[in-house]
Amino acid sequence: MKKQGEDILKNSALSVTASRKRILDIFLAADNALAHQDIETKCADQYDRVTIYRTLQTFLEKGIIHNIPSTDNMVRYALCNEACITTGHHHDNHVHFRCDACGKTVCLDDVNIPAVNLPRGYTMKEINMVVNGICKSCK
Amino acid sequence: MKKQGEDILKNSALSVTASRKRILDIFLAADNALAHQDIETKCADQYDRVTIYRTLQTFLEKGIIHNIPSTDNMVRYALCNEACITTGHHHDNHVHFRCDACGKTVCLDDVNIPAVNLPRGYTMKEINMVVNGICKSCK
DNA sequence: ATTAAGAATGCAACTTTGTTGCAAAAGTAT
DNA sequence: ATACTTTTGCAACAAAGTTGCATTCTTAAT
Repeated sequence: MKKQGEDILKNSALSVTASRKRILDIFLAADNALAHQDIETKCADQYDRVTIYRTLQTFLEKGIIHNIPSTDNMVRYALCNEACITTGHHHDNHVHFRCDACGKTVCLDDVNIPAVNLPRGYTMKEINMVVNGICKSCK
Repeated sequence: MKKQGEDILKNSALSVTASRKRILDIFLAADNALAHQDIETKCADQYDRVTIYRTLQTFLEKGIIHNIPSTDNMVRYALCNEACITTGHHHDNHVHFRCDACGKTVCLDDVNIPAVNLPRGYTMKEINMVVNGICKSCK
């Protein structure tokens, strides 16, 4: 349905603006995680670079998207699943996969991060797991 | 012993230069992972910014250090353990921990990354795990 | 439907971060 | 000590990210 992006914004108590809808649409249409740069490439002609920075920041804070760590100074973002968006809390305990061939980073929603035992005195708040390798499309 | 850094360079077939020794010393003295910026702060007056970039790159390639992904666009580096350095291959299957209080990122050398089952068609080459929370010093 | 208040955007200027080519300097092996 | 190779510093850039402020758009209340 066409209103999906708009609904997400309303659920997060954000005002509905053209740039936010557009950026959400880009995420909804993407099959992989996107870096700031990817989004800029798709809509820098329509919206200012600064707006994109601020929009991503806002989406992060509202829990609409989550970010995926990387070793290449290119933090990537992906839509959170329904639960995250509706509750406003992150439940991102899935594994992320980066393909060395096509370069795409995807959420493996069905693969949960296994439990880890931290040494005494450490408290866990968040956990991130990124696997590199070859994805099923490139294999 | 004072020659430790020099030995590491020789083992990796790198020429021994003042800047490399200095940067290695910084790592050897550090109890946590360092970002490029941290190193620059410690020795930008002595060595050029470009040299630091290139040195870190070289150390990475030679397996002297490994990098730790992050969501803040600040890739951090830490010394590899003996095994990595001597074999030249990475065996970084330990978990990394980032403390939300002191901001330090450390290697939990004794905590191995648990196995994960990837969906059919995916091949794993590398795996990274970063846990956020409160470290034992801040607790 | 209009309007007032608040929020988001675009622009400009700037800071920081990372890259490249090349000449000078330092390290290595003979 | 010398010739050869590697590394460094410099300069010039390119790219990425930030901030303040005036303008425009949204929203909610009349």
